[in-house]
Amino acid sequence: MVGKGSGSAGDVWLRPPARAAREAPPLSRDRIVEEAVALLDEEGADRLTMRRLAERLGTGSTTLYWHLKTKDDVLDLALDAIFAAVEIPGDNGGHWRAAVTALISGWRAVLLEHPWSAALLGRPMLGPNVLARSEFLYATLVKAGVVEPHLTAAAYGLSNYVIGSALMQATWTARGRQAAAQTAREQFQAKSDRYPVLAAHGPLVADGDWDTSFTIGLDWLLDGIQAGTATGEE
Amino acid sequence: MVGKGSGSAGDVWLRPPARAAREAPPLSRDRIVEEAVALLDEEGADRLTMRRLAERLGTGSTTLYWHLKTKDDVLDLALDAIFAAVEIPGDNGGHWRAAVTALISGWRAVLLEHPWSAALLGRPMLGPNVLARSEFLYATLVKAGVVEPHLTAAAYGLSNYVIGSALMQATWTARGRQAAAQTAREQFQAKSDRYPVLAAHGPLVADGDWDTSFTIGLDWLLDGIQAGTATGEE
DNA sequence: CCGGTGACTGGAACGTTGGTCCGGAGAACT
DNA sequence: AGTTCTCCGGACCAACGTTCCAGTCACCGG
Repeated sequence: MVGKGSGSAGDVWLRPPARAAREAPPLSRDRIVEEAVALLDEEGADRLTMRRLAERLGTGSTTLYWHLKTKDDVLDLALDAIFAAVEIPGDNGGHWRAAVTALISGWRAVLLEHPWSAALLGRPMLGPNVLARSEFLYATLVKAGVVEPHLTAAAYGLSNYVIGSALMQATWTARGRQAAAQTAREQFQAKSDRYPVLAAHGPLVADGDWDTSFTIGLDWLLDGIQAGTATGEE
Repeated sequence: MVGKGSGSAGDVWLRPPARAAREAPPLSRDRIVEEAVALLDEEGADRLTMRRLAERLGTGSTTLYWHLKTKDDVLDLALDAIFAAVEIPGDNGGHWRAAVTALISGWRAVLLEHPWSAALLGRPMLGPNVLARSEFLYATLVKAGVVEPHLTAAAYGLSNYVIGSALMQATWTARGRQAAAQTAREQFQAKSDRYPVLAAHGPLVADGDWDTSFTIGLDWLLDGIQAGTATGEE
């Protein structure tokens, strides 16, 4: 038995390699967040553990607390990080409607690419990426001639709609949930006496109908916004 | 020292009172869920613990597992339970728009009365209360003459909109968050060079403007739905 | 070349959580 | 009286987020 008394300054072979000799770049907030996003993408929200995250980074779990205060920090940072992928449209020749559609669609795409994000939407989103895109949305609407109280209603309405849509879709298409959705659909058929309309026009759309429904609803909102502008033109 | 050897059949005084002689009604799923809702209302989602819940019910924590399989069950049941308070409108003389507005507004009111519910919206809602109200929504839209693909788009659009709205509002008005919202607003002013439009037309509405914005957006959606019906009349 | 300082790291440990095991008490039905 | 079913809870477990503190490294002024 190797004596425990040999202490931490024991054999060279047992000590970790010198810092400079390590392969991975040094730890940093960005690297932690990047790995957290990867971990969330691969394994889902409930598998994100400080220990697991640290293990993937090749460090001890407690080390993370030098760079971050709590696990919530990781989640907040990861949530904002993914929105960097939402392209901010350029000036489409003043076609505000196209610009807004592009932004909202991109927003939705990101949320669906990272389904774990849906469960995190209940926390304040004040990261730089989110704010920059909110800024663009507001600016585009203002330039289109939308004024209060329609301005706030439009910005919030669009955000709320995309958030709700992504949340709902992520809920029903999450890994391992398809089976549940199938079961649910069968339940409707079985209890068709109690839920006749649901059984007939089954919700829980099966395939890519999500996209169609989303686009239709988005256009309704945009129509309403457009009708409220001074000119009403595109 | 009272001998540990006296065993569980020791002094009467140490034994719990006979089951029939107890004050509280016997445990049941319904009673557990009811208490869970109360606990969530009073202390929020993160304070809901199986142990705390059991304590409030005057039982041991492990007992709960006789009536429920997991903690998720409690959450699912609690979430569905609160929707019993959403009144299903009667037949408003065929005014489908008034009926839908009433249902969606009631839905929103319940979500805001129980702010913890917003964080739970990411789970499948298949409880009887939710299904009954979905059934009513679908039926009302069908009767109004809405047909596919507008039917699914309308039902989902309305649901997603109300869910997103409640989630967002609950996020920013949660207990102890007002201070954060105030700080955020000041941040916009401070960084007004980076977020000029946000600083000017500050989002994060302060007061009851939530209601106004919600109603405007809801009307936009309803206008769009109405325009798609065969008759277009109310 | 040295000694110290501040940036980082991680093993051990704490308190709490969701959940299981199992031994039992009470009532109900033979 | 005995058996069975329903219900209860103490002891226990693995895992979690987080803190403590003893370190190790890179660098910097003498």
